[in-house]
Amino acid sequence: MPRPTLADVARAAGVHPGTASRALNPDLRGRIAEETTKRVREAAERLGYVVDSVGRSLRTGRSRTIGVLVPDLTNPAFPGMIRGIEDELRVHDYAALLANTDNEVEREAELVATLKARQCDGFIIASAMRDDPVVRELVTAGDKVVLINRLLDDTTASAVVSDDQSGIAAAVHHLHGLGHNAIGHIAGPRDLSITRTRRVAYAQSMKALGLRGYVVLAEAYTAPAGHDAALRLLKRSRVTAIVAGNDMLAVGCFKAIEQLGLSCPEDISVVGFNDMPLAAHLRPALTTVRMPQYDMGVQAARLVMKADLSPETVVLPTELVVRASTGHVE
Amino acid sequence: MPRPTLADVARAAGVHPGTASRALNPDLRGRIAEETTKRVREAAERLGYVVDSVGRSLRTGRSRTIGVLVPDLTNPAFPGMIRGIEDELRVHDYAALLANTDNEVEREAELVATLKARQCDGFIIASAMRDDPVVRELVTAGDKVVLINRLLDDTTASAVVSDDQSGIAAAVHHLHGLGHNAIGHIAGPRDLSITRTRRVAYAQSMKALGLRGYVVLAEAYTAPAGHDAALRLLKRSRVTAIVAGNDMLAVGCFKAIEQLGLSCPEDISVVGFNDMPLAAHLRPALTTVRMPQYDMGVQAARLVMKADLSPETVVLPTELVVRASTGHVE
DNA sequence: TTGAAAGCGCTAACAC
DNA sequence: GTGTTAGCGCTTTCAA
Repeated sequence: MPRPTLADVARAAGVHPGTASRALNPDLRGRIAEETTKRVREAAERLGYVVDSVGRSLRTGRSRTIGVLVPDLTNPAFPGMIRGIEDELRVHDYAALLANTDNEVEREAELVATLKARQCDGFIIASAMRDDPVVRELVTAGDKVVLINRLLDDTTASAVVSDDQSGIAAAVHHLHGLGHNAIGHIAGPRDLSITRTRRVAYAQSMKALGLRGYVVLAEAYTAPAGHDAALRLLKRSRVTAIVAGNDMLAVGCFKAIEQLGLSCPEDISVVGFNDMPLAAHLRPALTTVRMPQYDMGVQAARLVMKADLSPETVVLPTELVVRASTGHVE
Repeated sequence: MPRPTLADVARAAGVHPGTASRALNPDLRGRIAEETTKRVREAAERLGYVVDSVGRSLRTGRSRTIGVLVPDLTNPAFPGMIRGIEDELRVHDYAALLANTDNEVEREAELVATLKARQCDGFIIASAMRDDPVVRELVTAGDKVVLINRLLDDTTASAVVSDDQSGIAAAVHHLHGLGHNAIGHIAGPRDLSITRTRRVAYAQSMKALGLRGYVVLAEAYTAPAGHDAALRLLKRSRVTAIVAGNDMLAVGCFKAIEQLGLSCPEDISVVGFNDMPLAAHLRPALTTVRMPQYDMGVQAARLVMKADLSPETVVLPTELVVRASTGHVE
């Protein structure tokens, strides 16, 4: 036998389908006779009835589905956030449709189109650039959009970010406290908001300490790009410490340091950003700024489920996690 | 103005909605007048029409949506597979609904129920145990189920797995070729099929070489569990090499080796399994059996989209990737 | 408090 | 080759 429909339940309970629908709707508790509700509930239970959300969506125009766009799920920064998103959505009977953009705007646009076709009630986007045409279009079309780990230059969309400013400041002060004065920074690609936030925070922290900064740009937030950037930084300057734009860049630093016959933390200290799952298991264990990935996901989910559209930015605290990749300057 | 419907397009093109539907359906190419097709296509383009998949699903009874269940997205073994799944699904206009089970059967059952409510056309499950009641129920209910990186004891469901047998054999032979005779194995939890496959492969390979085996069980496929198991193994036996059940267990081995004042690979060689993203960046870089995660995802997606239900098992080749964590016995 | 009926957007069976 | 019609499962307005 196929899945029972509401009509089946209604028949079994001896009521009209409309009544059955109401009896199963918790919001209408009190407006339906106790006795009827009970009969319907029992019939539903007995038949193993589960509401067909396709029929419901067609009728209500809402799907309880959120489109989630990440650049690349393989990047260790994202799984934590997605878990947070998914767990929180599910509590409210929402589901997540996942898609990878590979940081390609065209692909992102295409994905958004197919997600819209699926009547997503909103979007959580972790792949937005500082000026993202796709996001802009969604916002002007009146769709619910929440950015995560990203901001737009004009803050027209809601967003959840970590307090990178404080995180970077903590990293710089930590290094300075260990006796480092020549501290470099490896920044990520320019078109991402986190790159700018972190670089500015680095520059300000250095300035506040009366120190000169050394900044090198990496082409992507990946280990190879970090490796390349670290080689440039170490050849060009005499830094004794590096604040990497994220953990993957820090991994690239480790490689560069080794390749130059130096060692970490004896010769060069390194601080990462994110506290990705394996950060504690690297050698040396990576000192890094922890971003509350799971909580960011939870908050993003809450924002996207909220009724009103007024843009709102949530900033969650970061925390410096000191491990073995930073040490006293020799 | 709200999103245009098919009726809007039909009106704009001066045809009946039914005709518009056919004109936009690529399968009916040739059965519709060239001229009509063109007019409808243009109107759709002009209005920015995108099919409403909710309406379509309700009518066709299929949603072009696949439920994807993983134990925990945070585990680095899964993102690669999920990318493969998602990419392949999207080529065929399917989408993936993602959910984490945390290896809890109850949660898994609950998730399956809500995914069924959303009319998923099929399920890809990476969290199944060797004897999984939830999977069994899906199969008997006639739902399309494909397991990935898992098998049932009775092979009543389709599955995509890697050739762990060959992979483990390659690992053992590699170690033996380096002069190791005392080779231990850290196996994962008993209720997963991969645990058994790998342990049996290990035992057979050792036996074929005339060597005695040393097996220790880890409570989970995690670094702490690997750490604990490695300590037990190293205290109980005089092994000079360890074949870990997966990369996370190998990471735990590293920690245990260090803790005992030994070093890898000088004192103890370690081989992992999976070749997770950061395996090459660990110190020492991890020698491991590469599992074709992305391809496994692709194959799983293809199987789940196939029309017929007859269970089918796809085995993809593994490859030993030799890095720095294995060396000649001293 | 419940029944009746309409209709969300789409496609497929049938008629011409 | 195209128009017509019905109906997928659900919720909600309107009546009673």
